[in-house]
Order: sequence, then C-alpha cells, then structure tokens
Amino acid sequence: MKKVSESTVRRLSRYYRVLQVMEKEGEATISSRELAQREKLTPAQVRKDLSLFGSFGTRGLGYGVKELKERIAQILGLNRTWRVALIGVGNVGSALVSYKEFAKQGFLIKLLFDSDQRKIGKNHKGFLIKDVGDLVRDLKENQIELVIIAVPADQAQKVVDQVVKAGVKSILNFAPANIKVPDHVFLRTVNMAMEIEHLSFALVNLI
Amino acid sequence: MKKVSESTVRRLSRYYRVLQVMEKEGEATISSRELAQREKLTPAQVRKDLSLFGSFGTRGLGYGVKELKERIAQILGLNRTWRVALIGVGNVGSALVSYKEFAKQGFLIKLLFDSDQRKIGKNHKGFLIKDVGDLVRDLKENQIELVIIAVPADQAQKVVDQVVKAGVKSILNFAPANIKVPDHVFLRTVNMAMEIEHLSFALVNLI
DNA sequence: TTAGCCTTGTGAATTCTTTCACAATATAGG
DNA sequence: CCTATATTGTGAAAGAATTCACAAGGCTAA
Ligand SMILES: NC(=O)c1ccc[n+]([C@@H]2O[C@H](COP(=O)([O-])OP(=O)(O)OC[C@H]3O[C@@H](n4cnc5c(N)ncnc54)[C@H](O)[C@@H]3O)[C@@H](O)[C@H]2O)c1
Ligand SMILES: NC(=O)c1ccc[n+]([C@@H]2O[C@H](COP(=O)([O-])OP(=O)(O)OC[C@H]3O[C@@H](n4cnc5c(N)ncnc54)[C@H](O)[C@@H]3O)[C@@H](O)[C@H]2O)c1
Repeated sequence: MKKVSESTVRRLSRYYRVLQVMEKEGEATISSRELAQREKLTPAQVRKDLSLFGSFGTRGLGYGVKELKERIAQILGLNRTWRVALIGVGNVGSALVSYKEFAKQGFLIKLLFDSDQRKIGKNHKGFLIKDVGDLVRDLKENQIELVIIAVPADQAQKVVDQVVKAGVKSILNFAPANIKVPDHVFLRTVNMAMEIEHLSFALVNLI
Repeated sequence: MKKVSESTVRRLSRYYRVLQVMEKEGEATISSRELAQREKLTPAQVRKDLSLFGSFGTRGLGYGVKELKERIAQILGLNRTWRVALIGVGNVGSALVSYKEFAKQGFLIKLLFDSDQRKIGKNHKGFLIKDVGDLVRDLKENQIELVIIAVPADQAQKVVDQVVKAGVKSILNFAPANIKVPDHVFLRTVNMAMEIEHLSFALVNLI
C-alpha cells in the first residue's frame, strides 16, 4: 500500500461521518464533488484519498454510500470492536466514561484504573475502578488493545511505561506531557492547551 | 509577515512548553539542536519556524531561554489574559472548568452558560451558571473574547450562531459537528473520535 | 590576536501534499 | 444505437513544508 499521510486518515474520519449522515438521509450515492462540498475540500482531494485504498466508485455516477461507508469503516478499523481501558478516573476520565459515542464506534471501555485508594474498589457508572498497581496483569488478562491515559501530566510517562510493558500497542493520551514510547507503539496526544493557544494566536495575528 | 502555517503554530506551542521546563531547570540558553531533540524534530525546522518571526538567537550560542519564551508568548498571545466563556456545563464543560492550566496560561473563564433550568442559577465551582437565552447580551456586556462550546452536537450550530452574533471572534468547539462560521471568525474543533479512529487505523494498518 | 569550535539564519534542494486536467467509462433519453 | 452529460481514477503540474548545507558570526582559551 502507498504511504497514507496523517491528513488523509483525518479526512477519512470526516468522510465517514458524512456518509453516516447520508445513509440516514437515505441517499444511495454520493459524488466526490458533493462529499468535498460538505467538508470544504476539493473533489480531487476526495478522489485521491479514496484511490489510495482501491477504486470503489462508478464513473458517471459516484460512490455507493453504503458501500463506501463500509469500506472506510474497514480501513479505519471501525467494522469491529476494540477492548479499551481508561487510566485516571478524574474530571477528564469521568467525562470519557460517560461518552456514548465511543462505544457506538466500537471502542468498548472494559476497565477503569486509578491510584487513589478512595476510588479503588468503588463502582463508577457501572464499572469497578481497579488498582493501577495491577495494571500490567489486568491489561493482559483482559486482552486490552487500546488505552486512554487521563492521569496528571507528571504521572503519565510512568503509567505509559506500564501500559507498554503489558503489550498494548495503541495509546490515546490527554496529559500534556511529552511521552516516549517504543517505535512499535502508536501514541496520540490530545493537547487542549495547544488548541486554545492556536485561537489566541489567531486573535493576535490574523483577525 | 510571511504566511505562518498551522503546523508552525502547533510547534510554537510545543517550544513554549519546553522553554517553560528549561526555565524551571535554570537553563540560560538552548540551541535549536537541543530544542529539536526534546520534541523529536530537526534543528533546521526549529530555526525555520523561529526565523518567521525575526531572529532572536545568538550564533555560536543558541537562544536565551527566558527571552525566547517571552517572544513566543507574545507571538501566541500568552503574555496577556483572555476573557473566556464556556457554554454547556455537562461532563466536558465541568472538566474544563476545573482545569487550572487554562487560567495559568491566561485563559480566564468568566461566564458559564447552560440551557438546563435545573442548572441555571446554580453555583458551579464558584461560578454562577447563566441562562443561554441571555447569551448575546451577556457575552457583549462581559467583553468575552473567546468561547468554548461543550453542548451536544445537535445544539452546537445554533449556539455558535449566537456567539458569532455577539461579536466573538474565536471559538473552541468540542461538539463533533460540522459548524459553519463567517470568515472573520476563527473556529477550532477538538474531535476526539477522530483521534481514537487514528489509533484504530494504526492498529489495523501499521503495526 | 588567532585558532578551533559551535550555532544561527537562510537560500537551495528535496520531499510531501494538493490540485489540475483529461482519458476512460458509466447513465439517460431519444 | 447514438449523443449528451456526469463522474471517476490518475499521471503530471503546482504548491507547501521540510531538510540540507553553508556563509556569517560569536565564544573560549591560549
Ligand atoms: N480537566 C481538563 O479539562 C483537562 C483538559 C486538558 C487536559 N487535561 C489533562 O488530563 C489529565 C487529567 O486531568 P483531570 O482534570 O481529569 O485530572 P484529575 O486530577 O481530575 O484526575 C486525575 C485522576 O488520575 C488519578 N491518578 C493520579 N495518578 C495516577 C496514577 N499514577 N495511576 C492512575 N491514576 C492516577 C487521580 O487519582 C485522579 O483520579 C491531566 O493530565 C490534565 O492535565 C485535563
Ligand atoms: N463526554 C466526553 O467525553 C466527550 C468526548 C468528546 C466529545 N464530546 C462532546 O462534547 C459535547 C459535550 O459532551 P458532554 O459529555 O459534556 O455532554 P453533556 O450532556 O454532559 O453536557 C452538555 C451540556 O450542555 C447543555 N446544553 C444542551 N443544550 C444547550 C444549549 N442549547 N445551550 C447551552 N447549553 C446546552 C446541557 O444542559 C448539558 O449541561 C458533546 O457535543 C459531545 O459530543 C464529549
């Protein structure tokens, strides 16, 4: 397969969401022009992105909505479920636990961990909060494939090291910390400070 | 000024955080090589980024940590405070209200809004929750410059329209919705689904 | 002062990404 | 069947971002 850029993957997510809507609206087909219009992109961009994974359109007609949606789901790994654990049941962790959209996309939170003795053993929205001390064992036993980190920044590297030790290959991190992982582990950090700083940059410089 | 790309702005945020740490560690200077190393970039990238805004290094020595930090703060608009309002005091909204780092960077939450009669008028972590019905008036009266949207996706466009009407030029949105704003308004959307989908893409395709 | 070393700032080269443009091919209607 | 019209898939072109590479400048130490 040709190299797929980060921006292409992000756009695939966007196409997927458009296609979900289109399917609900009962549309059978969509053209690259229309898909582009909805996401403020160019039709050529849409076609190039999709062509990286094969050719599933029909000339003169466009793409079958259902078919394309399935295909993108397959590419993004959304046509299956993933076993997820969340570490750090604080403000952010709690918000994520109640976020139903994740489960709808197949990301099933199976385990919660914390280090706070007052939280460990308690029930949180239907989940037992486990002791982060047993992290490696529990992640392995429960065949967790994806971990969400929502612990304080100064704890993040330590926790991630354990997660890596447990053989987990994919980590979503909310701590604003510069975390090191081995090459075979995929880490994404959501840094809200960065987003808001972009806004103030825009206010100061662009507007 | 030359055009500053989105990626440059993001990297400036990263440099800023490194410099904060360096300053705490008592370092007086830092070279592009060291700054790059800490963020897994190339030295040339660092120098190119900084050179867009002037030349504030010393050949042979590097950059003054304190000086460079101040300069980036100025570029990103972090050397001042911003008046922020948050709309939608649910899971995400509450998490953001308790997030102290925002205030440390000068983003001061001044107002909270909700549409839920059970929340309106209540005190939430020291803030009175206001009625979103009075949004336009209150945003104007309080000279709000930046708004954070944490309402359900199907409410987001409606709320943003009001925010724009109130003359706010910068919006940080957490709702997974495709929101339209006029050209003079700067909107950034934090889409967590997109991040997690990137992880599953990596699991399926790369690892 | 001079030699040796280090690091910036920046054009040029390279690599990556997006857009263009058009042949290929499908549909619809007569 | 033929013509008019629509839209894909993709090389080639254009544009953007990153990296290279080196002159220019500054520091240290003898
Ligand atoms: N609150 C926000 O809106 C927000 C925004 C952006 C980023 N963040 C970041 O997200 C992370 C979590 O933020 P929060 O507001 O939820 O913090 P929080 O203090 O509310 O929650 C952190 C939780 O992690 C637990 N914890 C601490 N050390 C641990 C460890 N070693 N192992 C397991 N659990 C541990 C704590 O007991 C607590 O329950 C932080 O890194 C923060 O900087 C938060
Ligand atoms: N919870 C998460 O972890 C998470 C993750 C990613 C994205 N999101 C998105 O963030 C947004 C908020 O999520 P949440 O979990 O906090 O939801 P929530 O239901 O807990 O909170 C939403 C809040 O907005 C208020 N509200 C509804 N309509 C409003 C309106 N018109 N004006 C003002 N307030 C209004 C509600 O009363 C509620 O207090 C949603 O769009 C959600 O999709 C949430």
